[in-house]
Amino acid sequence: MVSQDAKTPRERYRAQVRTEIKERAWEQIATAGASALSLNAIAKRMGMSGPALYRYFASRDELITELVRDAYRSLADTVRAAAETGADVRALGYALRGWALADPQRYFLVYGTPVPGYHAPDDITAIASEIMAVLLDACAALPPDGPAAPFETHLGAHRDWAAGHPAPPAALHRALTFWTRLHGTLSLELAGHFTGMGFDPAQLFAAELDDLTGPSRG
Amino acid sequence: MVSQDAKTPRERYRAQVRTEIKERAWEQIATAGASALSLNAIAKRMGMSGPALYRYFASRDELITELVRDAYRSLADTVRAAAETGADVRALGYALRGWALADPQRYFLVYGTPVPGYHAPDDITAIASEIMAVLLDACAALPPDGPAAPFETHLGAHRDWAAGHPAPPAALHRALTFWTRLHGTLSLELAGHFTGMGFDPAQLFAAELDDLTGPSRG
DNA sequence: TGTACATCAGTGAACGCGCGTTCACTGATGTAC
DNA sequence: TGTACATCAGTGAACGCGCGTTCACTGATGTAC
Repeated sequence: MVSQDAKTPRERYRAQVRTEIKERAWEQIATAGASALSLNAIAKRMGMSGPALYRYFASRDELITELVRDAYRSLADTVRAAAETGADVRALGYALRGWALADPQRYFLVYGTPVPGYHAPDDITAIASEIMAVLLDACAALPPDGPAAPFETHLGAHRDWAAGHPAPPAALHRALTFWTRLHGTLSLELAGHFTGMGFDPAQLFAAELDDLTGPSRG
Repeated sequence: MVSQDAKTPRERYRAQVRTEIKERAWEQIATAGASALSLNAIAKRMGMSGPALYRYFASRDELITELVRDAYRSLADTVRAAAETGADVRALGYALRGWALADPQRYFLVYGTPVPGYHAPDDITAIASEIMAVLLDACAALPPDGPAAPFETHLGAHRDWAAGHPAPPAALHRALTFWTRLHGTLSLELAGHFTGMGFDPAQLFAAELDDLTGPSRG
């Protein structure tokens, strides 16, 4: 099998080193947060001198952007994989939770405190849309619910984010609340705001998912 | 009127300078995020030399902790004031939203990405409990809702955070979901994740509040 | 298979920077008699 | 009201540090004939 983008040994080596740089970067972020990420520290950990990294990333900002991109990509893949095996909204929820718990700092790089002035490049926002599309598909497949909330009228008229998607306003609403509610419990849990409160965050998450998908409603 | 803690001119001056330091600190946080906060930069903006600030704060960390404390205090006061004038959960929701929108970075200092390894001092977590207590009061006053979710059984047995509060499990549940859902929409909105989507975040927030307090439920 | 050349990964020195923090000191403000 | 002293706010120099980034260079790897 001849691949079109067959890699020369040098290309393979480059890809490998780039990967290792990112791995060390994630370790550093997990330890001290994204704002403490330092190229020199990464290089030191890899046994290289600082300037060497400039062969692989043009600047610290480019590295961080790449990490953000990878994080989005990873979430999109996770969510898509879950949708393909079950197509159930519930499964999407647990996939999201699993992804978040696996690496809280990666989660925060996507959904945490924004850096004032930073704007993600277009290809990253495209991945975000991709995630919403998967969510919309799953919500459109859900059986209809109670009476339409007034907010759904508004959504029907302001659906830029679902342009081209056939889902009805009720599904848009569901997708949005799915997103915001799960994010609400997850981010508070990951930030440690539940510690010491006594209850099990997993059960709160499950309760939100239940409320979102059925039992107490349908 | 003779106050017990009458301030000498020097004490008043000190308090004044401390306040200005914090004001400049907030400006800086709003501009570049909390991780970029620098004592030297604050001093420069005040027309002082860097070391002068050490008369007022023992270290950069102490200043940040104080800002976090003030943020919590401010939220607790806001929420309490709302509870005292209306005692309505809905009013609490809007008070929270108003507080968050007034200064997003202050909101993120409380609810945003945690710094790995940082632990808030006890008096700050005490303020957090105070906020939850106000919320619990308001939720306990709400009329009973649909059938008890299974999660409420769990909550009835794990209510450390509501120790000493007479609210029934259903009220605990409501307080928790109030907190997580509003935080979900708010933090996504403030982080800019809704920009370009087309709909009005205020209406989504209102819809969540509606769902939480009645119309489509009661 | 061997030689000549081009590519490119990585080094080490250097740049300027701003940071938190310490220290010995000056000068103004307040206190006691 | 005036003098002697203590308190304390703020300064300027200095410390060591680690950062991002540039540059000229070395040496290894790959390519062409």
